[in-house]
Amino acid sequence: MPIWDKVLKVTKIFRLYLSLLKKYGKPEGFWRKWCKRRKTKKDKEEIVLGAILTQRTNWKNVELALRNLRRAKVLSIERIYQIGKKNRGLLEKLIRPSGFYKQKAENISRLYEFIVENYKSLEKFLKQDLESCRRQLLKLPGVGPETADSILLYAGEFPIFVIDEYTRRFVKKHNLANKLSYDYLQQLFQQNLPNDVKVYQDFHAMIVLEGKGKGRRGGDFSLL
DNA sequence: GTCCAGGGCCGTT
DNA sequence: AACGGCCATGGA
Repeated sequence: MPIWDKVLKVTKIFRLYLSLLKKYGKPEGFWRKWCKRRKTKKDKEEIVLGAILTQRTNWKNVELALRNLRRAKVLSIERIYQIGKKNRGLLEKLIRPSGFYKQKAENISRLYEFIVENYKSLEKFLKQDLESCRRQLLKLPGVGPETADSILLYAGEFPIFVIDEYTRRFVKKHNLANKLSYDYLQQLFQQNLPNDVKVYQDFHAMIVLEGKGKGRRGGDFSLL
């Protein structure tokens, strides 16, 4: 492609980011909002759980599931690991509101089993480099690119851009690309933004805010 | 009652 | 490679 096409695309995506930043100031993603409501600090283990629980599900339902887990005091990685092994039924019951609860209970158990048995703690697992973490996560059942990248960006604080349904709508709305495949869009965003965790986190959060319809009319994104 | 929500997997073409 | 069915709940 001619060099100016790329330059224009750079300015377009980056400009969209800047205009969203202007509109929202300090964006509040899922987790910041959740933590504020729960008055807790950002909890990496909860982020990992949320990444799986929110698959094809309303965030409200995920909150119900997380509340159940919290009430039952099974948020810690050790407890979930144990319960996944010894009392899968309880785990299923607690996360039931999030939907697809049998699959999700299985997938959460397998993920935690992997972490605990190979790395002992989430922190230690996330100490490795980005590519290595991502490759390992993608091997786990029920962890596709979006779930893996959510974990890596929000819990691991690695600079990797998350592509989800909201991002795709955003891309279509602003005619940023014709292809909508995961890898292509991820490259597109990453190549046109500074390689920065905060930028990726905030941009993604603001794309979701736009898509949720704050200030949206008739299914449009309203920018500027 | 119907529709939808921040995926991923597995089968079929 | 692309597409369809499937998993399941709670809220509008």
